[in-house]
Amino acid sequence: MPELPEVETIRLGVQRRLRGRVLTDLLIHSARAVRHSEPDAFGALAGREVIEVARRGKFLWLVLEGSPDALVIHLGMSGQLLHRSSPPAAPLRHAAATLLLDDGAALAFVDQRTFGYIRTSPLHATVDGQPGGEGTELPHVPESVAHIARDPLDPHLDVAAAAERMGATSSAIKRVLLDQRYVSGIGNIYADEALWSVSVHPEIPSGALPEDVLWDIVRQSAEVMRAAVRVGGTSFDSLYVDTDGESGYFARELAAYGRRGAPCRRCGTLIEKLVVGGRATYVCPSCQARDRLFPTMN
DNA sequence: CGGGCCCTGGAT
DNA sequence: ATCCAGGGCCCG
Repeated sequence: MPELPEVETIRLGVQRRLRGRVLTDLLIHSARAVRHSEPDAFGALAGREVIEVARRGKFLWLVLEGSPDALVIHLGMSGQLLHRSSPPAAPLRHAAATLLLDDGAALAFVDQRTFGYIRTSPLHATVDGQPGGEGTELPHVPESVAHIARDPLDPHLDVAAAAERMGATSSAIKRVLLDQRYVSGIGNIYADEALWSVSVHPEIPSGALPEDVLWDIVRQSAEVMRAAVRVGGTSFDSLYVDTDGESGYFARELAAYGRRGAPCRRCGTLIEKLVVGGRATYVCPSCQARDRLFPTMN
């Protein structure tokens, strides 16, 4: 569920609450939530100070003092990280794990649909020598996140290289935007918003788009997601909330996603819904006409 | 490179 | 009862 703006909003909350605190214990409530880790993987983390709360795309990780392993958290479709000034007396519904802190507070990882997980992963050097992501100065990234590309809000994203790689595949541009190996952090909402923003039809083969358009798509993705971060992300329901349980306000600014039958904010044509790559997809059939760029295949 | 699957719960 | 949901990955 959460895409980059929602995960970044959560990261900021976790950073505010956890940075400089000692992780006194880590309680696992759901075996499925730790399915990517060895059973004893978490024991070595207790008693360590949280140095950094980092993010790349939709992946979060905690850097812990003296630990070669980061604590990686992916929220999947429905994960939440909820701060409590004291540990919940009764287990929260869908509780997957709880981090206990030396100030008596707790951070609960709750996940209804269970696609999210928490794991340990060794920190490795980044291939470009630059910081691993937002919220960290260290040129390290967890091994399990290393295959994820830098995201559009990352100053070290090589946009030219990303655009070039996007130009080398014939997959629909929307599928490419959802593929976290080209550029990360974009999910179903912000893919539609970015494509609406640059007036590109989601089913155009990525390689048929001029490289400057691919470049624009990446830059517009950054613009849309930056605007979403400013208002705390997109909440359609209570499934996305920040660490204080608060909703985000970007839903009211969406131009395409979820707006089937509503007038396009540019031209007034009614937004249509289609399916691309198995995902609900919203377009303005006028602004985003398939032949608008007179595409030629590479 | 497209399709299907992993889950639970709310809407229809 | 059936469909759908903001992610990611594995399979063929």
